[in-house]
Amino acid sequence: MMSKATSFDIAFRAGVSQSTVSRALRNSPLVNEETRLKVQAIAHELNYKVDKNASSLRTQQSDTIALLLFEDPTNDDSLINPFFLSMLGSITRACAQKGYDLLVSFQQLSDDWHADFEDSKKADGLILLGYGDFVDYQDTLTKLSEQHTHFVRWGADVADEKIVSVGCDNLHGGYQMTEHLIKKGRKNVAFLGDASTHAPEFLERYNGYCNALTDHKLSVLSELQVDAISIEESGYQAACQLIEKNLSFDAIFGASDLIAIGAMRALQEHGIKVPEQVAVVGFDDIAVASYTIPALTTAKQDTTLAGEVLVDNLIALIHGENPTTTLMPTKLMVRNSCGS
Amino acid sequence: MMSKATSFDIAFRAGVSQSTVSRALRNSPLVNEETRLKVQAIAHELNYKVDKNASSLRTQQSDTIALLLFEDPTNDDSLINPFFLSMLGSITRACAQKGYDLLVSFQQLSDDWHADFEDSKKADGLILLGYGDFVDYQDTLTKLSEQHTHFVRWGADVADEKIVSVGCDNLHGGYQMTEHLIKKGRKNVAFLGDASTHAPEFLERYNGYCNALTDHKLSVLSELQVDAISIEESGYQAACQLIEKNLSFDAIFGASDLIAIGAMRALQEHGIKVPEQVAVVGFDDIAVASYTIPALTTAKQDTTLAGEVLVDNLIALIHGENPTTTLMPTKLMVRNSCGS
DNA sequence: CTGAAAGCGCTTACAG
DNA sequence: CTGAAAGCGCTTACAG
Repeated sequence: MMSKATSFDIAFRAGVSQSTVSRALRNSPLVNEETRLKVQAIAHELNYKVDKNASSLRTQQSDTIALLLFEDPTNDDSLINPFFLSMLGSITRACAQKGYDLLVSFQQLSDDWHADFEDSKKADGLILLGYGDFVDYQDTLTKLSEQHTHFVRWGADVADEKIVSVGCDNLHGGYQMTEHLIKKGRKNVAFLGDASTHAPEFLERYNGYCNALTDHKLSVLSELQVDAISIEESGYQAACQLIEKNLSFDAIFGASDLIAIGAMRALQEHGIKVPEQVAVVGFDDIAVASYTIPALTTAKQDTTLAGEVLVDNLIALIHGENPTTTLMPTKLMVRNSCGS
Repeated sequence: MMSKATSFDIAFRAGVSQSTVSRALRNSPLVNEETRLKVQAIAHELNYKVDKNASSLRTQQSDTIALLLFEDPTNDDSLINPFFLSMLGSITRACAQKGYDLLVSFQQLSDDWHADFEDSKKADGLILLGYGDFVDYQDTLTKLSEQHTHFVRWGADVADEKIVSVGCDNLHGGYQMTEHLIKKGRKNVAFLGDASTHAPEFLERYNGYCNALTDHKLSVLSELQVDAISIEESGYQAACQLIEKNLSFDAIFGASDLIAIGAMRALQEHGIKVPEQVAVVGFDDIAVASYTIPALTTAKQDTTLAGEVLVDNLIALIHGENPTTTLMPTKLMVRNSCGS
C-alpha cells in the first residue's frame, strides 16, 4: 500500500507543473481545457483528494462551521431537547448545501466554553444553539463579540447590535396560543414555564400570554404561572403543583412542548380529562407533539427555515457582510388537545 | 485590530526560539519548567491558539472524527429517526471526552457518499450510522474498506472480518420482546417491519420473534408479518393493513418504536383498545416511548454505551489496533402497553 | 496559458 | 535544555 497521492504525483504523471495541477483541480480559467481534463482524469484515477489542512493553512479559511450546542448542566446526559436536535438536522443540511462542513460540539454552560474553533482555524465561524440560564450565557456572548469571533445565535434578540440572532417571534407566538385557548372558551389559562430574564424566550411567550389575556379582558393571575424548564419531568412537576394547590384552571399553556407533554401526563394521572376538563397547548412543534394522545396543539417553529437562516447569516458575517437579527413567525398547529 | 498571534510572536516576547514555544505549549518534558510557564503565560495573555491546520498538516493527524449519518432518501427531510439523533448525542460526548472533534454529515444513500473526510485529511476516521436499504449500502462498505479508510459502523454484523461493527443483539432482543408478549398470554403476535436482507437488523429481530414463537409451540403465520420502515406513518399503514384484512391478532411487535407508535395510533383510531385487546411492544426505547399513552414497552438499546464503544473502537483502529465487532445486550423496558 | 518560488504556521529530527 | 532548519501539501503572486 503506497501513501496518499499529492499534487506532485499528479503533476509528474500529467507532465505539467504542480502549480498547474492545483489550478486545474480548482477549475481555474487560467488553465487550458485539455490540460485541465487530463489532470482531473489522473486525479480521479489516483483517488486524489486535496489535503484540506494544507489548503486551509494556505488560504486561511476552512469552509467549516462549528455548531456549539450548550445545555443546562442540570440536565440528564441523554435528554437533549428534541427541538435542538431537529435544528441540528436542518443546520447540517443547510451547511452541506452551501459547501461547508459542520463541526458539532456539546457545551456545558458550567465549563469554560470550548469555543476556540475559530481561533484554532478549524472553523470560519460559530453557530450557538441552546438553552440554560441566559444570564450566565450573556457574558460569554460579549466576550466572543469582543474577540471578533464570527457567530450567530438562535434565540430572542439581545439588543446588542453586534450580535446577530435568529429567533421566533415568541411574543406573538405566546399571544397566538393563548388567544386560541380563549377562543375555545377557556377562561383560566395557566402558564407553565420560567418567566424571567434567565429564560428570555419563555419570558416573551409569557408576555404574549399576558397581552392576550388582557386584550380579552381576562385577568392575569400570578398563581397560575408556575416555573418549569424545558424537560418533560419539569412540566409534570409544575402541573402537579398546580393541581395540588387546588387552583381552578381550564387550560394550560406549556412554554414548550416537553413541558406541555409532562403536564398532560400529570393531568391524566390525576384523572383530569384533556381536553374536556383542561385544554393544553405547547410550543415548538417537536415530532412527539403529533404522537401524543390527544395530539398536542402547538406553535410551530420552522426549524428547516431557521437552520438555513442561521447558516446564511453566518456565512454573510464570514464574508464581511452585515446580516441583521431575524425574527421568524410561528404557526399555530391545531390538533386535539384543546377540543374541537 | 491586529492579526492573530503566532508562535513566533510568543517566541519574540518570551525571548526564546519558536521551537521552544512549540515544545512548551505541548508540555514537552524537554523544556525547562520556568521557560514553559513563561511561554504559557504569554500565550494565554495573547489569547493564542495553536493553528490546527498547520499542526494537522505537520503531524498528519487531525484529531477529528467524521460521523456520516445516512438516511433513506424516501424520508422526509425533517424526519430524522430519533434513535440516531440520540446516538449522535452520545457520540458527540464520547468524542469530546477522548479529545476528538466531530464532523457531522448527512448522506443520502442515493448520492455518491461524501465520504472523503479521511482522504482530505479532515478526519482520522469515520463512524457510519444510518438506515435505508442495506443492499445498496454494502458496496460502499466494501469500497471504503478497500481504500483502507478507518471506519466503524452501527448495525448488525456483516460477516466481513475487516469491517468493525457495533450493534445490539437484535436476535435476542426480538426473542425477548416476543416472549414477553407470550408470557402476557398473547397467542397471535403480529410483526410489523421488513424482514429481508435489505434491513438486516429488522430481520434479526424477526428471527428472534420466530424462535420465541416456535419455542413456545406457537406457529409462525406469514400473514402476521407486514413490511414497514422505521417511520411512524409506515407503522400506521402496516397496522391498518392488518386490521383491514380482518386478521385475528392480540399483540403487535413493532420492529422499532416509531413503527409501534404508528401502530398504536392505527389501533386507537379503529377503536381497538391497547393493551386490553391488542398489546404492543416496540424496539429502541427512544424518548417518546415513555410519553405515549399507554407508555410503550420496548427493548432499550443503550445509546450512551453504543456511542462510547463506537468511538473507542474507531480510535483503536486509528491507532492501528484491531478492535472486534461488538454485540451489545438489549434491555426489556416494561411499561403499560402490554397490560399489567 | 504555464512554471518556479514563496509562504501559510506549525512539529520534530538534528546538532549542540 | 535550546535553537536553526527542514518540511507537511497546498495556493497564488510574479515572471514569462
